[in-house]
Amino acid sequence: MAEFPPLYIQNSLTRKKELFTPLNAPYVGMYVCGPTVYSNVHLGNVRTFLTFDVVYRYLSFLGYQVRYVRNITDVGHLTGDSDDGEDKIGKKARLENLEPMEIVQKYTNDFHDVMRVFNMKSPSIEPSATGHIVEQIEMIKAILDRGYAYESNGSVYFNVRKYNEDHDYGALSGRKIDDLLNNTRSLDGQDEKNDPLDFALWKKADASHLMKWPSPWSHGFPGWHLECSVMSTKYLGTQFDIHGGGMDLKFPHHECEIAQNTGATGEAHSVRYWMHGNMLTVNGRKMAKSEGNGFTPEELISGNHALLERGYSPMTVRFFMLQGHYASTLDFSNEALQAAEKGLDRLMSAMAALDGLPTALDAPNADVDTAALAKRCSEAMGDDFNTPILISVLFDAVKLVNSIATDRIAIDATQKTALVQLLNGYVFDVLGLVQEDEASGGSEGESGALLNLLVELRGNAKTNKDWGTADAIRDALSALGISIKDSKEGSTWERD
RNA sequence: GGUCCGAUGGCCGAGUGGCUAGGCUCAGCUCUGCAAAAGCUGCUACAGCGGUUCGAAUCCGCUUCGGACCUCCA
Repeated sequence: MAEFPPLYIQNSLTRKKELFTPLNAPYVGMYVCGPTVYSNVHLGNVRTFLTFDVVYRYLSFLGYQVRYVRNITDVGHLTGDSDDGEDKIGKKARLENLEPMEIVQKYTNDFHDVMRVFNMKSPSIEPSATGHIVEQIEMIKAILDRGYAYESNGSVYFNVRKYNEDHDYGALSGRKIDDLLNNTRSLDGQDEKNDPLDFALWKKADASHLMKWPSPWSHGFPGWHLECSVMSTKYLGTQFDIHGGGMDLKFPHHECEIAQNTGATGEAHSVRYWMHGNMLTVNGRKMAKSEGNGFTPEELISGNHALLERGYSPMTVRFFMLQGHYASTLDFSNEALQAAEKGLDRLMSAMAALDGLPTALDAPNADVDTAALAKRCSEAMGDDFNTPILISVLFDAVKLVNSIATDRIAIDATQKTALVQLLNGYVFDVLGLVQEDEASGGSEGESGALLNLLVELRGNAKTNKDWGTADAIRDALSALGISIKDSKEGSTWERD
């Protein structure tokens, strides 16, 4: 079996950084809580999916065979504080005057579009809650059989207190059941529950409810927490490697998930590594729909939003987010975006220059140590996916590339191959960045050919010391968003 | 109110008990017809106050400020 470089993951459950040892290497099972498809995703959501996109990419890069499951929540997510809130999908369907599944489809499509724009890899399996009603009913039965749930008026609730006698409810979020009780607000419509801590596994639907299914208890719908327990178990087994999600899902969602899994099987914690991505903030506050400070990727790209000075490309945003560690909050600002944009440009220019780097025939340059660079990259990612450190190493490589490109440093062909492979691997495969402007110096196509011609004409003018013509061409191109870079070898052009 | 987390240079952001990432910005230099690009150099920060230590931004305590969760949330 292949040897994998050491990878340490900060485990939310144990609160420790642990060496990653998959249950069944080289196979890895990873589950990430996906979106509730009742409205457009905002940038904060994107950050979480980006975090796990990089986890997925890096594990794959290392050679693991990853089964990445990310669900679509299309039922069971209630609005408001109490369990009597309206189903989010159903509510939206009423508002938009659409069939619930039209809502689901509409926002699922939107979600997929966004994922594609940010170059997120598709999960291996993307199951939906409504596609697993049968399995959810089966799990409820299992939990009932073990005595950790009870039926009340056609609904089924998880008995948290009973469960806590045998297991540890609150282990993940660090909560104590008594603290929770003391600090739980008194909510309306809790009378069906024996205890305010209990949460719904199955809810009986009233007559107006659009989405409902038959069950042994009532025509109704499953509780929100249940789907993730069911689908992760179905596709990854009762024990699997990584479970991810946003920080704000830790409690109650993930806590309930653990309770359901444990309650249904009797086996203790089914997930080996819990990972939680931190929030994207705006002016220090969490970006959230309820705060009204969120914006959609479309608004971000177009710049059409009060918070945005102008638009930013998807890769700029991706790079911006990767410059912070996933477990830290990241504050959004126009200044930071613009800085990221320039940094990305620098990185990508070097990437574009990579193939054309000159090589010397001499013996390898002892000052160029690609192996050391590779080691630093792998150590950075191996330290809980520390992309900021990785990027800092990549910028060291950028400096090296630029020095080679300008003949300050010479390398041989073997070194070049290693460097190209290293950078392509980390920049494109691991970080998932892409060159956004396909066209640049030397590219094919009519406009590319015309630009090359102009650059050549300008070169001739320069040779003849006809600065007026040379500068006129440069200025005209600049006005069109094309900049020219001069060097000893000649000039190249690049779209801004 | 309870639980937890954070406070880093002009900005964004990593980070280890001692060797002080990186990006952006700014200044100077090299290169260059000029500019851009690129390279080099400089700008030495860790909220405040105590403590532990030979030595702390990094460990402990207190204070101040901010945030998250406790209710739907990525």
